[in-house]
Amino acid sequence: MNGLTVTEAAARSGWSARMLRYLDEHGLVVPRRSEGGYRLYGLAELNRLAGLRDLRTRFGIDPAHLAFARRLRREPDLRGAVDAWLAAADDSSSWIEWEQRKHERLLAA
Amino acid sequence: MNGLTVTEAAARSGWSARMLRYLDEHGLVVPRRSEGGYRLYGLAELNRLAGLRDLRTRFGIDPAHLAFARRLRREPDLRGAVDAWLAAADDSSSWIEWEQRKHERLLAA
DNA sequence: AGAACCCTCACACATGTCTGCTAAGGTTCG
DNA sequence: CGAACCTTAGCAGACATGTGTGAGGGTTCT
Repeated sequence: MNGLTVTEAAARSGWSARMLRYLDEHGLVVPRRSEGGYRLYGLAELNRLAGLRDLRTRFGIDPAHLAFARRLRREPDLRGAVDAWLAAADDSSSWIEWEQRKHERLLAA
Repeated sequence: MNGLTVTEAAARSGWSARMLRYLDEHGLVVPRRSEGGYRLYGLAELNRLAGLRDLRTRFGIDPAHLAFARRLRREPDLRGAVDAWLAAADDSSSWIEWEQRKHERLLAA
């Protein structure tokens, strides 16, 4: 079959076989398949799994976060909207903000 | 007091007063306070709330996602690590990947 | 002062994510 | 063929997030 089966990959990566299937389902680490449908993990996949572990232990990132980060990469509209929102949030002293403050006085219920 | 109270802001923004408090707690939309501690929403906050609604209806983004996107902006280490991981994932045809494939043959259980 | 509103705290429940385990059945390889 | 492993599907439980509701008590404005 040429490649590690799910349990072997689990042993080497430190994840459970269950999680490997979960990560596959969610498109985070997708191994190729044998004729009969067995998952076959190669070096690339093992590296990705190790990377995932690292992200989790160092930053507390779970799969769901990664999936979202991937959306940010792949959907420019999303990325733009999110970035704009956050930028407006952070620069509480931007000129736009300042302009707005001017109007707040006119808003007194 | 000069500004909208939580219920007024809720009415104009389409969120519930409960959610406005929740968003405040989580630092997503933080209004200033009156002497007595009342939340006071101005134009800037109303805009942020509208933006949030928009993000949700258009992209299905909840507050938790925004909080994570904010982390990505503010923590360069995290951003770098995540980006690297995703990049390795997407370019399944990069030369690094290609190099790795060479070794996979040597890995046959 | 008093009506109407706000505050925080807390309980509660729905939904989603992660993870393990089991069941029924197919694959691999000696 | 048969042992050992794999597949998908589903239940289950732990934890986080989102949202409503109520209690007890303070604030605002007339």
